Amino acid sequence: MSGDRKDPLIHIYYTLYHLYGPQGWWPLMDLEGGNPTKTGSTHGYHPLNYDLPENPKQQFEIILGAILTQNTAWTSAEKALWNLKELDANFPEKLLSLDDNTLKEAIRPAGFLNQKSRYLKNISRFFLSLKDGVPTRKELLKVKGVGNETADSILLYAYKQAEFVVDTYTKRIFSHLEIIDEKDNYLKVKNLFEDSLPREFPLYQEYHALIVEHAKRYYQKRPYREDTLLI
DNA sequence: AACCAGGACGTGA
DNA sequence: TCACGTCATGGT
Repeated sequence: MSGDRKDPLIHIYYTLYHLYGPQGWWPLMDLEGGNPTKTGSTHGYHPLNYDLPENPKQQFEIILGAILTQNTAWTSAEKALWNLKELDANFPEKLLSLDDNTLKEAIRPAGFLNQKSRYLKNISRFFLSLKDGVPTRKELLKVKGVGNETADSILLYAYKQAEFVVDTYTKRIFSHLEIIDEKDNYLKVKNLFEDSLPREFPLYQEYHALIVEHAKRYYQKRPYREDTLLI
C-alpha cells in the first residue's frame, strides 16, 4: 500500500480493520449466529457477507433502523424494531395501517416517538413509491425525517451505494486526530473521505462500522485517551 | 445526577 | 449558511 503514508484515511482504515476485523453491518434481526463481541447489539451481524440485504423486506428493516437509531443507542432502536416485527409492521403497508398511538407505543424505547412515528410513515410511503428502483440522495433528503446521515446510511447499507456516512463519532475521532475541524459541515467531511477512498461500497460499509466500534470503545467519555489509535 | 446515544427539523440571526 | 433549542427514552 504505497498510499498509506500519504493518505491517513486509508491508513486508519487498515489500522481499524486489523484491530476489530470485518463488522458485518447493517445488523438484521432475523439472522442467526451474530457476533457477541460487538459493543452494541448481540446479534444480526453478518461479517464478510456483502450480499445483504437480499430482499425488500430486509431493505425496509434497515431503513426503519436508520430512522429509529437517530441520536439513540442501537440497543434501544433494536427494541423498537422487535416491537414492530411483533406487530407484523416490519413492512410498509402494515406500518402505514397502524394507528398513531400503536405505532408510538411500539417505538417508545427508541425515544422521540412523536417525530419518529411520523418519519417512519413518511419513509414507508416513499419506499412504496419506489417500486424496485434505487432512490437518489436528493429524493431521500426530501423525505421529512431523513437528513444527511440517514440518507447516506440508507443508500450505503440498504442499497449498496458507495456513499460515505458521517456521524458524530466520525467527527469526534477525526477532529481529535486533527484531520478535520470540528466545525466542518457534513458534506465537507463526507467529500474528504470520498475523495480519499476508492468508491467501493463494502469499504465504505466497513469503514463507518469500524469508526463506530472504535468510538464506542475509546471516544465515549472525555477526556479521550491520547494513545487510543494511532497512526 | 449529569451526560450521552450510529440526528433532524424549525427558527432566527 | 449557521447556531441554537427541541424532541424522549434508557443506560452509565
